[in-house]
Order: sequence, then structure tokens, then C-alpha cells
Amino acid sequence: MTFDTTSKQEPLSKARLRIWLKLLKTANGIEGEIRRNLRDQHGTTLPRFDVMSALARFPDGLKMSDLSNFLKVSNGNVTGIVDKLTEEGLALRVAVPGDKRAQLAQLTPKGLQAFEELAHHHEDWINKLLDGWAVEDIDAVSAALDVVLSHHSDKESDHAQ
Amino acid sequence: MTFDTTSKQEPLSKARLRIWLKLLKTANGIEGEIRRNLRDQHGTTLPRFDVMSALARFPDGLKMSDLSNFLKVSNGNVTGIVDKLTEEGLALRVAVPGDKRAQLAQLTPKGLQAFEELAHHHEDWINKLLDGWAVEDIDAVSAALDVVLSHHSDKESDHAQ
DNA sequence: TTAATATATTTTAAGTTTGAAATTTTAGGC
DNA sequence: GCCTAAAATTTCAAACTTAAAATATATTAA
Repeated sequence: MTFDTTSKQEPLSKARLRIWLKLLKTANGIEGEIRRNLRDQHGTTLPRFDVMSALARFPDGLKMSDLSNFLKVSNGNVTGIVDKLTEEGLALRVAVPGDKRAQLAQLTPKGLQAFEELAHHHEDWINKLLDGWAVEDIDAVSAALDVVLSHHSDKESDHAQ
Repeated sequence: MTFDTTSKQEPLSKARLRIWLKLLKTANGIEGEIRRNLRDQHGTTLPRFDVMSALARFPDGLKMSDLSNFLKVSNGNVTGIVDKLTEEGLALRVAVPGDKRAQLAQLTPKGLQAFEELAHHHEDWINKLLDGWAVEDIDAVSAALDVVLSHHSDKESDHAQ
């Protein structure tokens, strides 16, 4: 005996489509607010903040390729951003002993200080935007997202250029 | 008598920051997969798909400004996309009687057909990506997102240029 | 050693996105 | 009618992003 799953699967795929659109709308809304705050209150941009955040997490520096890998953006992308940060004295490039190809990008003390200021506000903005979520809500959403992420991470290994 | 809320609020803001990063990672991962599929399997892009999707939802056409409002992208952005779609015979601009400033963007029959083909695959991709979510998961996440969206929609009225 | 291959990064060209300025048209007050 | 303000759209410059080509260095194998 077989089961007709189509009659149930059809609405499920629609429900999944709807929740995806809602998820996207939420993420875009929050991200837009963050971009706006970074621009209006700090004269900077999200890509710059992302790079600084990654560099702050690795005080010993990150190779350019590790940085782009970590942020899931292209190689050429971070070059320009680190260039700008370097011009402004917020980051610098350090030679890697034993490998003249590679360079470590690092935050300067000034860059770290600037980032910590940004990060503090960033946490504040998020805290307000997610005002309605208590720990239980967070745990529930987190568990649900883990299901999707684990299912997805299987085949995300490399989408080579 | 007053309560010291800081000792509890501090970790909550950190938890909110973490769930935001996880939400963003999930949305970016799914969006990246959609972009890849649109490019590799259909030779098109997500912004084009979004515009076609909006136009398909309004068969009588959308003013350019309504279109950019609906998609939450800049005015200048949709101009170029509708231009391209028009060149390819997928969309067209219709004059609005009584207002020479405005134009209605509309899908052509060819555009509608192309969109329906895309939309069918799109629903399939999402259905697979959210494979792990049953109706209960969807409802739980949906309710949680509603909390954030409703809280956010209060002040999202206009961030005028 | 030398040649071939692989790795790390930058450069380049093309396309996207944004916010603001410019353009055109409409609407209202006088 | 005429003038100013508002509205709809496009144009523009700047920043971002990507994939691919170019450059430089490292590693491996013959």
C-alpha cells in the first residue's frame, strides 16, 4: 500500500515559501536599519564593519584569503576594503615570515578602538530591534535555524569561482 | 524598591546578537543558493526575479515608485532593471492617463510565462532548502518573526532620501 | 636544477545598489 | 494665467561585488 503525499506536500511547499519570504523580509529590514545607523551615526558602512569585526575576532591577524573566506565574499572584495581601512589608519598589512605571497590583515589599536565603539552600538541596535524576543523565543528560533543550517552546510563546501 | 535589571539584560542582548547573526547567516545562505540557481539554471538574477515577481502580483501594472517601494530598493535601481526587462520583451511601460509623469510597469505575456517557469523552480528550491521544517516549525518561526516585524514596522514608514 | 603546478593576492571589467541631484509634470494659491 | 511646491521618474557619482585575468611566490616532481 502506498500513500498519496502530494495532497499534503503541496501546501507544505507553499508554507515554506511564505516563511522564507518572511524570514528574508525580517533579515533585510534589520540589515537595512543597521546600514542606516552605521551611515548616519558613524559615517561608515556594513562591509567595513564586517571586515573590522572579523579582524577584531582574530587579534593575530588574518590572511586576506582567510578573511574573504570567513566573510563569504570574493577575494578582490576585501582587498579594496582593507585598502581603505589601511589608508585611514584603522588596519594594516603584516608580512608573513616564510611566505612572501601572503599578508596578514590586522586592526591597528586605533582600528580596534573604533570597532569596539561600533560594536557596542551595534549590540544596542540589535537589542532594541529584537526587543520582543525573550530567551525562550531565541532558543526556539535558534533550534529551528540549526535544522536548516545543518541541512544546508552539507553541500556548501565549495562553490568555486 | 527597584530592581537591578542589568545583570539579566546583559546576557539577553548578547543572545539577541547571536540569534541575529544566525538569522543573517541562514538568510544569506539561502539567498546565495537562490542566486546561484537563477544564474546557473536560468541565466538570470535575483533582482530581476524580484521585479518580475512583484509585477506578476499586480497584473494591472505598478508605478515605478510603487515598485521600488514594494521591493524596498531605490528608485534608480528599478529603472535599470525594468529597462533591461523591456529590451528583452518581458516587461513594458504603459502611460498613465491623466499623469504624464507616471508610468505603469507591466509584465508582457512572454514575461509572465517566463516568470511562472522561474517561480515554479524557485518554490522547489525553497522547499528543498527548508526540507527540515514541518508545519509546526514554520508556525513557530512565523510567530516569532511577526513579533519582530510588527515591532519594527512602526517606525519603518519612511527613511526619505 | 628546472619545469610544472598550486597558492596568495591584486587588478580589471562588468554589473549592482544606493542616495542625491536633475528633469519633467502636476497641483494649488494668488 | 503665473508661480511655487510637490510628485514621478531618470540620471549621476560613489561604493560594493563578483568572476576572471594577471602577478608573484611556493611547492612538487622529474
